Amino acid sequence: MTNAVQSYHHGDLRSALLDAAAKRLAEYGVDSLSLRKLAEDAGVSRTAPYHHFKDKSALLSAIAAKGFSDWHSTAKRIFDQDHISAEARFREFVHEYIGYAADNPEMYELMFGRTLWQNNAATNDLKDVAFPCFQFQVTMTRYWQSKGLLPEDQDALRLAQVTWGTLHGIARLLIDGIYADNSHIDEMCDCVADLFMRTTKG
Amino acid sequence: MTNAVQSYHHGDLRSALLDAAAKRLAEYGVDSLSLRKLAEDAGVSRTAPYHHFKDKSALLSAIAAKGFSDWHSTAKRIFDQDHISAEARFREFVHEYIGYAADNPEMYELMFGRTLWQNNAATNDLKDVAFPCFQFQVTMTRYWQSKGLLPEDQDALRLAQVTWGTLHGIARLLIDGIYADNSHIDEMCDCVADLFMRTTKG
DNA sequence: AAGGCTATGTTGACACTGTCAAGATAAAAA
DNA sequence: TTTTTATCTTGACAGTGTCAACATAGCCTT
Repeated sequence: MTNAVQSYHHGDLRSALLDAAAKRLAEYGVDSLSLRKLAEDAGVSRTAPYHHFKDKSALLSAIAAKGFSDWHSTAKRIFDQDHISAEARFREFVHEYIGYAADNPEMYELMFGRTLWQNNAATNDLKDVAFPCFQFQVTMTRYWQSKGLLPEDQDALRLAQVTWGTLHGIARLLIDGIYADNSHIDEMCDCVADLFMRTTKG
Repeated sequence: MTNAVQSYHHGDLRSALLDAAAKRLAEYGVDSLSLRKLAEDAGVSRTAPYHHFKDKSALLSAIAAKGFSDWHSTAKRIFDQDHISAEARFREFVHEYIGYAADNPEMYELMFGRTLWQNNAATNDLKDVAFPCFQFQVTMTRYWQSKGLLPEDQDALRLAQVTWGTLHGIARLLIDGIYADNSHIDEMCDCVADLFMRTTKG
């Protein structure tokens, strides 16, 4: 399975730790993610990770950063499709957002949860990846406003906060298993899209 | 400050623990809430709390339960005002919900966060208080639909999930300090109310 | 090639956590 | 008064993040 020859230096410990972390994250969740277990996964001593990450938050930030960059790509891919209508893309975006959260609950929790964002635990590296992702939400909102899908008389920033807040809230209700369950995701997404977009119709 | 005479039996340790917990919760947050510190606050040994709460989750559940019952009262008070219009009450509800979250971020986090709800950590006692609170959201949604404030062609349950999800999401973005900050709360609330209620106008 | 610098890995230790087991005390019940 | 029960105690264990001090090996310069 692992290298038969165990050399003193691991070679690529940083990547190995991130891989192990991603696996444990998806399987057991953020809360039961310990540096010591990750070190053991990588076949290395408890404090070895500290030569690659300042502390636990730095490691978590690194994982979250990958999540953000992945999601940003997805969002751009959806948004940049020019062969389907703006409305169809809005719908798709809603479904993809909630779908991503539902399919990767622990990653979503890490990316948007309090663990990293509450006490400035987020690395600058993470912020550099996350903020453009947040900004993109505003960009899209402006576009949807210009297409008449969202009301134009509302401040774009405020509206972006509200639309994103909506998706975020539903995602969290699903993930945390409060009140809503995963069996009606598509219908909930359609309901959201209807509600927002019907605003400017009729 | 505390009793001059320290008797072997505390007398009302359960209440003392809950009080201490509420204080620490508001001041330092859920994450830095340890049973041992609470025991010390109450002037009692580390394991004394276990005679009043099965485990840490049970204690947290008890605090959250009080939060739910408080919030349920507030919600009912707002909803039951018959001297102002349904629309005004809807607006007030939005402001109060976000306001409650912003004013009691750590309590909100405990009530609606993953700590209790994720791995069935919530006590049955808590569920008994929380579920009616969730249900009330549906009741209100139905009422607002009947008043034409929210679209009637949407399934009430789904719509309740969406409206609540929206408030929940905005609350969380504010609390976690992601993207939105507390300086424009009222404007955001008005934006939400406008967006939802304009749906059925025009 | 030899020596030294630096990146990377190691063990030991500390303070902190939740929780169990076993014993001590006092109040309530018999 | 005796016995039971509720409550509180100390001791212990496994687990956590993190620091300090030390070990190894690869690279860089001479």
